[in-house]
Amino acid sequence: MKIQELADKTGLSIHTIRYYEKEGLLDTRHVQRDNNNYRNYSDAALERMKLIKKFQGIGCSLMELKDILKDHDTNTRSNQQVIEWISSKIDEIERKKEEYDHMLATLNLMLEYHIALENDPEKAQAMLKRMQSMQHTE
Amino acid sequence: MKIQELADKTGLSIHTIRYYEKEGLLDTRHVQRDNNNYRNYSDAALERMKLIKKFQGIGCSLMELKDILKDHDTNTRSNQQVIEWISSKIDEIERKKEEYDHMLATLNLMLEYHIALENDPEKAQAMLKRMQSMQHTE
DNA sequence: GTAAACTATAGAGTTAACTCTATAGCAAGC
DNA sequence: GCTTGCTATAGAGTTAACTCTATAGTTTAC
Repeated sequence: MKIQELADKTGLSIHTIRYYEKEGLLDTRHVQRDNNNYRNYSDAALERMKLIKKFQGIGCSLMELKDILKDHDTNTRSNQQVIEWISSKIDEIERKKEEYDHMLATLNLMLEYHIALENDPEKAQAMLKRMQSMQHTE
Repeated sequence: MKIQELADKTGLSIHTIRYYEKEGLLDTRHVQRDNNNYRNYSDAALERMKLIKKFQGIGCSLMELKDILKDHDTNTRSNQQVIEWISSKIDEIERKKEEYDHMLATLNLMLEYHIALENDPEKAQAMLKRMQSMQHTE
């Protein structure tokens, strides 16, 4: 498929797709050139783009992805090293999830407070006091 | 306290702290000037820095934080609007958490596969087949 | 056969969030 | 009082990840 089609299918811009190639995130299995020098993308390219988006969504940089994918493609690292990378990534995500849970708790408390402000001023007052006394203990 | 002390207590650089001020994330309750024009930070500044770091950790931009905090400070928005903002933020974080869960599942599968490669080649082979048949169904 | 639409490259521009540099005014220790 | 270290400002530089522009070749539709 040509670049515009891939762009449509991935939701990325053609600029971004060419940028990813320039950054070394694609290889010959993903892009070839036609006689007219137009890029011709395989289905593997589509899969790779999806994978990149997914990993990017959880905070991986393109640099990191490039390393991992190159690795995945050429098997330069030992299986042990791959296992270690995956494990540390899992830890990282789990830490991040805990952060999110903490923020969720905070936001839910904030929400409860603002709803109380509307319906139950006394409760709101009580919550405010409770929150202030927490300020310096966390 | 002076800027270096705040930097030490927050883990931010003095450059970053001044940058935050320039970007409008602090006001007179956080910073005042001494006679010699040195900045003098209150404990509120410390709290604010912590808050910024927390929200930034879950993907809020400084711009967004500026809006929220300005809001929080001056009460320009109605309580209803604040409730809506908090609710949408909660939704956002919950979506993000699901993404993380999905990635965790993927990574755990990858881990299991690589461990099987070491100890149980047959299992690894079976997993590979299973994963390949999943490729085009998701 | 020509205009519109798509593709190519090289390289400049953008944005967020820092990060650093140069220059200069205070401050604290000895 | 001098050196060392902290503070100030203005503005330049950096990094990642795009995003866009200029210029030019190719394809497609009419």
